[in-house]
Amino acid sequence: MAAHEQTRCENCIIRELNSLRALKKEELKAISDSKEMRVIKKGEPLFKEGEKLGGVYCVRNGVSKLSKISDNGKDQIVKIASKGEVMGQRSVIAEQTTNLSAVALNDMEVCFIPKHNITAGIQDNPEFTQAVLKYMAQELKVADDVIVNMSQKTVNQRLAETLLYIENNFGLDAEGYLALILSRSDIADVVGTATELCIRTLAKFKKEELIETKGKRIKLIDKKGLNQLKNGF
Amino acid sequence: MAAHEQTRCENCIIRELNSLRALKKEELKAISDSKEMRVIKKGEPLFKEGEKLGGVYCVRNGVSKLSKISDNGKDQIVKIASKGEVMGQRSVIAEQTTNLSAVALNDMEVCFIPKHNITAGIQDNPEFTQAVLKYMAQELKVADDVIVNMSQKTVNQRLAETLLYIENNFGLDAEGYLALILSRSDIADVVGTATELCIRTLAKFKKEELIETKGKRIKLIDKKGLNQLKNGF
DNA sequence: CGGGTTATTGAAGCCTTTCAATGCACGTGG
DNA sequence: CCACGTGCATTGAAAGGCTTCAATAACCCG
Repeated sequence: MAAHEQTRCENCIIRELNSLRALKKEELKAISDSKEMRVIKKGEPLFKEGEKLGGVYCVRNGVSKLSKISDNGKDQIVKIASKGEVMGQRSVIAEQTTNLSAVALNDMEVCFIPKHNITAGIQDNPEFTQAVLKYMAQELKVADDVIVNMSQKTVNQRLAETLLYIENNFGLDAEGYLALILSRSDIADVVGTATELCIRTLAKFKKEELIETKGKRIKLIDKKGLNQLKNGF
Repeated sequence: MAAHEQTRCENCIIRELNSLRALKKEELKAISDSKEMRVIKKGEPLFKEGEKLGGVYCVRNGVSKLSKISDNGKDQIVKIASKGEVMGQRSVIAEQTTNLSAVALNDMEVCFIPKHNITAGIQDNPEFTQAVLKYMAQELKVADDVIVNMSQKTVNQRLAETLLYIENNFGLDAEGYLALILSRSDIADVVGTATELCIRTLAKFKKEELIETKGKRIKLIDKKGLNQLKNGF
């Protein structure tokens, strides 16, 4: 069980990134004993909108989109979750079905933590609860910002913002391209527009020398310019 | 102090509507002693985006809009808060400045509860914390829904949705008109569009006999039709 | 190499914003 | 009581933004 030993929660660095860091040693042990590591291939779902989750997913590696289908039938990406994020927390806490679907954007490694571990933590460990509370408060603020951006900004502005967001949160590869590679259609689903317009706008950015592209990969050239665009000119 | 006696939190029915109902008698007494009742006139702000709040506001009467100015300078209403809602909770919990502004949409009565009462409750009373947690989880879900709606739905759909929302949450007056009366420009700020388009769309709804109007007041005639509109036809 | 998916481009038309002008209602002071 | 001003409601028209359909090109996988 050497391989499994390496993944004991007590030794896991990932948890430092999220509210699980507020847990005590014995709580972590309990989680370690009941958790389950899963490998999800690119494109596969972790869960779907409307499912009842038996626990939460802690991302060890890879990136997942969290999206929701609108009444009009189009997918809207609400959030992108990566290393260290806990997915499904909201549903477990509210004791509701998920309101979002999670699909892997590249190959992922996640730990599934049964919900009783989480609810037990919330009942017995005030520090953990406090950490979760603060995390949710932050999420709520971010969500408000997204609402305002989606309502008031143009596709131009939102695309510029999305590109900068990706660079800030996922960094660059060796050649200076955005490390997180999304399909044009996924970018469009983040921006909340038709794929064609997304492509056209990227082409425009390229012509204005704000970005460069190489296949699906994108490199930000003029970050100042993108920032100006993001706010209104 | 007879008048003040009536407003002791222990006897307040309003608190049954929110997470404060999970508080114990002595906690409520402590709050009663330090809380402060405020009257806010229509159009006056309770607080502004970026302020540091010394506590939360519990709405006893009246309605407030919670909005945020986008980088483009336009106001977007993110939420409408009424009787029983606690405003400013998020900022107090996250120990951050507010991300939203609150302005009274009609005359209001609110109780200001200093934040130490809230943080004390969170530290000492797990049931209260749990209640707050669930409340925030619910808010987060609603916010996700709003994101998807704002991103994917047309003004038509969003306006229909907003009208139905107002009827469901604020009810009707004696004549069957929406009990919550908003200016056209406030409606536009909820829907996230220009006032003119909001007005024009209302006019269209009227022509299609989905609604009737009388001055600023609006009556929903064909709720089924509005519902169909809200989802895509 | 073939088939299927993804990217790109054009063009038409609808949706939304914006500017400009007018009407309406309410409250104030003369 | 009336004239007036202010702010909100309403309407028209033009310009720009966005979606959609359709067709073509590039790419990736086996």
